[in-house]
Amino acid sequence: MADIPHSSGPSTLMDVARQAGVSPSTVSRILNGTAKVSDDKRLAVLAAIDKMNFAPNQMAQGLKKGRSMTIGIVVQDISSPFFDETLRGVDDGLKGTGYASVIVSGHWNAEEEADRMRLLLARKVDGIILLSGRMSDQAVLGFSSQRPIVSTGRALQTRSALGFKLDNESGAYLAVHHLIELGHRKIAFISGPANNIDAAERLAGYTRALSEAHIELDQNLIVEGNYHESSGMLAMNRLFDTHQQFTAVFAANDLSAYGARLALYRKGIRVPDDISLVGFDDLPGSSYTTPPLTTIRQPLYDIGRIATQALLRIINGEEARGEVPPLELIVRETTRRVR
Amino acid sequence: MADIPHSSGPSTLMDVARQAGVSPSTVSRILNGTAKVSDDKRLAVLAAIDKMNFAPNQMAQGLKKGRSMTIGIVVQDISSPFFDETLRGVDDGLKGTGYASVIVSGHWNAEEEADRMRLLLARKVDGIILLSGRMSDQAVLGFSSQRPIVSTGRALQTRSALGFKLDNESGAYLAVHHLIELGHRKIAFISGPANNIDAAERLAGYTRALSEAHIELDQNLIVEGNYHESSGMLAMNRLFDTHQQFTAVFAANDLSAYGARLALYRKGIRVPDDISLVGFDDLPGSSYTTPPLTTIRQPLYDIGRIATQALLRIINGEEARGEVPPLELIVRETTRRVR
DNA sequence: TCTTCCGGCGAAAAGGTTTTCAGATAAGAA
DNA sequence: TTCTTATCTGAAAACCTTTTCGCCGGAAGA
Repeated sequence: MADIPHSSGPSTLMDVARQAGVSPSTVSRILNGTAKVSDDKRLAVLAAIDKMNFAPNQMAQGLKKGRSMTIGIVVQDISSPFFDETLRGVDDGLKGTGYASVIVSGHWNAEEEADRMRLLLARKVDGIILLSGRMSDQAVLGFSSQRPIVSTGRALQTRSALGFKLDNESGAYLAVHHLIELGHRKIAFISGPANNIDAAERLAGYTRALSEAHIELDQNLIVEGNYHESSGMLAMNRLFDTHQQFTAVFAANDLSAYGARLALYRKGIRVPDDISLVGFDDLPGSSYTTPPLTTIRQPLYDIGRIATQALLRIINGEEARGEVPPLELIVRETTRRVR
Repeated sequence: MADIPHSSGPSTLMDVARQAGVSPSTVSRILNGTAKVSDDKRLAVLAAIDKMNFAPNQMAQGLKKGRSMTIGIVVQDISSPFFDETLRGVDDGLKGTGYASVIVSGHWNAEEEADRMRLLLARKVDGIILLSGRMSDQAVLGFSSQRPIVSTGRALQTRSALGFKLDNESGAYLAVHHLIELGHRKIAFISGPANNIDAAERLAGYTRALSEAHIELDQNLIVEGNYHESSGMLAMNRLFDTHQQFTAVFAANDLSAYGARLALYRKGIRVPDDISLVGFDDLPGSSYTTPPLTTIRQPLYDIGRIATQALLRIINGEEARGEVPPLELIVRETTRRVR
């Protein structure tokens, strides 16, 4: 049998078959364990595969099997620690499954988001994980007729769509309740963007905690941010400029808490001695701020992992389910009893 | 012409052809602009595409064209701000090109890295961007015979492989020189992992700056870290435990500077009043630490964008080239003149 | 010894595109 | 009118697998 020069491009299954003196079918069977093959042929094929270091062409496999072994992830901002932590969970959830992921960003824009979804669908991803989408539930359901979708931040449950919803309201309640227990009664709130549903829920938690403690809601203590560091800083400065009195600040996410912290530092106000500060998210960096930030822990990593596992289950025709751990108050060093 | 029920699965180019009463070839030609087609057929086809909202199956296209319109990115840690910033650059570089990216993580492990590369290759990515790889240049060159590779952190230049190398040595020099100019002479160094080439180069920059200023190198002031926050904190504590005297600290990356900062805070040592601190990277968060961190700016975003553009150029058969902006000292508020 | 059955294996079709090749039609030249 | 030539279009092959179908030979049963 003549040696085939394996120098011209990557080798194909046909090449292997020829080299081993068997039919392509047999090679395929060995690769996939689809049927019994005699030992001598198996050995010959294995040797050929090794010699030519053949790896099956995934595009051809995908085309034939109707499975791309790829899932799509829609994030909103690829370089935000918020999404990264979740992506890490996804990555771990995918480990050992043979699946890879294509990550695209919707940039907090429903239009662009839908566009990216279509792009993923054209790529024949086997399923999609949508993180903090801005699309309507309707739209998601529409897409889910093509491929299964798992989304965070919505309550959904159909055969091919599943949503995980965190209880933002009680998370915020937890945060504010903690401050109240420490004796704070003048508590400022740096909110998220008004058009954001999570933000609205966190505001609701804030007001509930106050009203339960019979503290009157002071609209002047609420200032809108946009979840970024800079807006936390701006919000803080607005509070000072309008001469508000308060002993604690609750920021709707950790990033804006960071910004608020900096504004405080600039004014020479000590945290937590003069003012207490609570965030929301518990980003990886929040245990290393100065001082470490008291915050509400979102199980970001778990969300990623659980969403992935749920999606894989749906893809495999099993029932869509999955439960994420609840939000949790993490007390670090930015809060203390009011004096 | 009978209406084709477009309810059974996604529609194919064949379906469109049938619906429009033309051959598949014609549809393909219209889609790709490969040849002139009469206006009436074009209109009919366009209408059919619209009606069935057809999108070409990318796996079939890829199989046929030998181009997957996908590039692979190998990072080391998907949830590190260091890589995220670069990924954002990649994302922007890919924008509007029709390319998507599959991101995999090597977890700082040459073995796993090579494994991921093979995985990407089996997926027929059209090229690979390797960020901070641990693999030998040899190995990279080997892989580059299959697909073009652009890598950071190495000096490479072949027809199908390109490396970008930042001048870590002079970056570190800049940092230490800055401290020396401020009058510091006892400067501690929290290094990166010893087996890391970047880390070694930064150490070299540190020693050069000292020797130029005729400051004797004190091995006790150098303590090894691993680029993580925790190691910065540990390193700092080691320095205290062994009763070292110093007025400034240079951390080999921002993350370990954060850790060092926290250790300082715990000891009640003020930054920069008592001790100055310089980092390396300029992560997005570094302008919002307390106080904002003086650091060496790596053009992370630009690296991502430029690497992407270079890769695309190689893929298109053009010459491999690209230049990244130099490292730069960013003076913020963690350094001050020694008193 | 003759059926029956089964395990192992190859031939060929299929999956959805692109592309080559050649056919058909129309337009232009002689 | 007839022969070129240029244009547009369809048929079919190709990309690389997987999978169905059926063939062949040997083992088991009668």
